[in-house]
Amino acid sequence: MKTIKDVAKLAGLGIATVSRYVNGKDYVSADAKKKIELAMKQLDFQPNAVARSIKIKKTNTVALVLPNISNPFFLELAEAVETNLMENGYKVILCNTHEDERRERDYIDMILQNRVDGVVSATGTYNMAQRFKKNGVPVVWLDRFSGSKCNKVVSVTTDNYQGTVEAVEFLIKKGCQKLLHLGSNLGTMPAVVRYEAFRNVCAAAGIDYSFLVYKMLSPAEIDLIFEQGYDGVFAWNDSVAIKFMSQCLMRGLKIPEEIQIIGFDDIIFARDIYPALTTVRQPIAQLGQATCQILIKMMTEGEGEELADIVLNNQLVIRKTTKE
Amino acid sequence: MKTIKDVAKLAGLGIATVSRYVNGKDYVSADAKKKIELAMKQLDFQPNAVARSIKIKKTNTVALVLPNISNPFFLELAEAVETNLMENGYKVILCNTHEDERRERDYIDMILQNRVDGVVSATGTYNMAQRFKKNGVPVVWLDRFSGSKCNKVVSVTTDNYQGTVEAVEFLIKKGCQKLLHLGSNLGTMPAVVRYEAFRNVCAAAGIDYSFLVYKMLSPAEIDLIFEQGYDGVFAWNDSVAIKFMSQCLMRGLKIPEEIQIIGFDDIIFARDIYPALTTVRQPIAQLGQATCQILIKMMTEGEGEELADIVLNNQLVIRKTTKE
DNA sequence: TCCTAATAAGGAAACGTATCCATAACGAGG
DNA sequence: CCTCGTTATGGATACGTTTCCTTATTAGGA
Repeated sequence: MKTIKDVAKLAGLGIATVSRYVNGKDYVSADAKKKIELAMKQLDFQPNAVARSIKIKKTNTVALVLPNISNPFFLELAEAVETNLMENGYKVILCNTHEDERRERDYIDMILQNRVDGVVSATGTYNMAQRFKKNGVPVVWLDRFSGSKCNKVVSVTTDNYQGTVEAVEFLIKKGCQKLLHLGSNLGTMPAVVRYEAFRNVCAAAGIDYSFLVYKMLSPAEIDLIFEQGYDGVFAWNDSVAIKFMSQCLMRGLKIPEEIQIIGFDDIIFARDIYPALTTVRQPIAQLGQATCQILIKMMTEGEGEELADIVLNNQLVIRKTTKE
Repeated sequence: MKTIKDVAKLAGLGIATVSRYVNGKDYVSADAKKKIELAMKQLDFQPNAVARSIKIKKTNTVALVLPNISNPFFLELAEAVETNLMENGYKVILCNTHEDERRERDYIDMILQNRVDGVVSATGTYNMAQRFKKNGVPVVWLDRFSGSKCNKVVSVTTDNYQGTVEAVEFLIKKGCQKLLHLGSNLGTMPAVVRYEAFRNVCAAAGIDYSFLVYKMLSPAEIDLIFEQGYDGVFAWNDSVAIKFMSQCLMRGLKIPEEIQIIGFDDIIFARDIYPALTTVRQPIAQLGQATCQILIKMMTEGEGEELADIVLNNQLVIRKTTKE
């Protein structure tokens, strides 16, 4: 591929002049401009971003690390973040840890070695946080981390407590007497908070409730659920809600007449399935935007130690898996 | 961040020796090894991949360009490709064109400027193909492109014709008399091929058939569909199939008794909804693997002009939206 | 004992760029 | 006529590596 030297030679000018033109700084005469433009077009010259990075000590790259993108929620988040960053001149390198520790370690090394300007992470290991901090890499934690709880970091999350409260209270208001929370293994912050909120609301209302980790259930155990006579289910995300709906319908249960269901996230399919899923919508676009805004500020204005901890509100989207 | 110079100084050795140790080439004495290891640990030294790239003229980076990742199929594909490449020491930078031309052009420049080692693209503009070829960047076209049809490129696709034939013939075998193809706007290769196959099978069987672009339909037009008395629908992807199922169920139509539906892709939700969707499964994992295998070969062994055009078979997965 | 090959280590050049600095032309103001 | 600020340009250095080449030490075979 052509270099700035080739352009300079063809244009009959010095390297420095071409460099100045490309970067739009300092003085370049109209005459020189024309010559350079011509030469560049002729050679299809693309300035080497790698060489540039090493000189200016800035890569215009951010690493986006996600636990797993097969979760539609993270996918949409990834999309929002990528779009936002791209529009601000950053490229994003994708790190999908599969929630695997070895992979995560590999990614951390890779990220450090590539002198990324910043990272957006939705999977908050303590180890990771430390290594980035030690090396002065700005990072904003997305969704999974609460700054207040875990050292000093900047994070943007969603108000999981509030969202869950709204959902569970809605179920109760609609007449549910016996509630089930289909949760995750409580390994992450949002999972814990949602469970806590669920418990508190149920307890406050004097409602009978249980908790189960859906994905660890055998078919026999799933059968057992239906013998308990739950009339309301709060699922910790839409995927689980959809799977569970399927089980209900298979058994001829009527939704929402006999059992009401609320999910979390509001992924695309929530409104496309039948019956359309009532769910707690996380404001993904704003989540992505806020994240990028802060990160860009951190990357450009140096580390203004203004530890932010942005929390956005969730919104209950009422559809057809709950009663009118 | 620390440099190789710092390590050399602390270890009391020369830069060259440290470099050799880091790269595991040439002779380094056991004694020197120990000193270097110690120094590296002490400084938390991470070799600067950017500087390295500029010297060895290899970035170990590939660009993954996708039309839109909100489509679950592309997402799963992205995941497969990313995992595969990461395990081979490549990092992937994500390019989501949103099917937008301006964005695509921006990405092309960015990709060229960053001296990517290769690109995997699922959105095949002719312009893009040309620019990459002109600059000698190896690219494998994924799913959207057929090498044989469009210049000389290497591509890995799925046998859309065969998959569609199986699906439509199955519908006919199960008694459908009047078929509808819910297609896309025919802007891409697979869409065209699937429509063609659909038409051919229907015509050969003497079956009544129609074609509609689902996402352009108004509610009134959707109502109209249900007055036509279709008893079989072949959707061009699972998302559309799921949306349409929802419409059927809303109107009290029984699936599969009154109307049978087959989708395409076999995304995760296909088996999680009710009734579980009969669909044509694209072998995503193999698609990803084949793609990476070829690309890596092209990137390492130079451009062995062995234009490959790999076509993988699709498989009809029979579930509950078609009759027993 | 001498020569050669293997082992070990470092100096210096190069990768492609940005930028500091020096140089030069030139018009204006004194 | 001298000085100064503005405009314009290019040479040289530096960024952090890899690698070529040179030099030194050691071991082994003749």
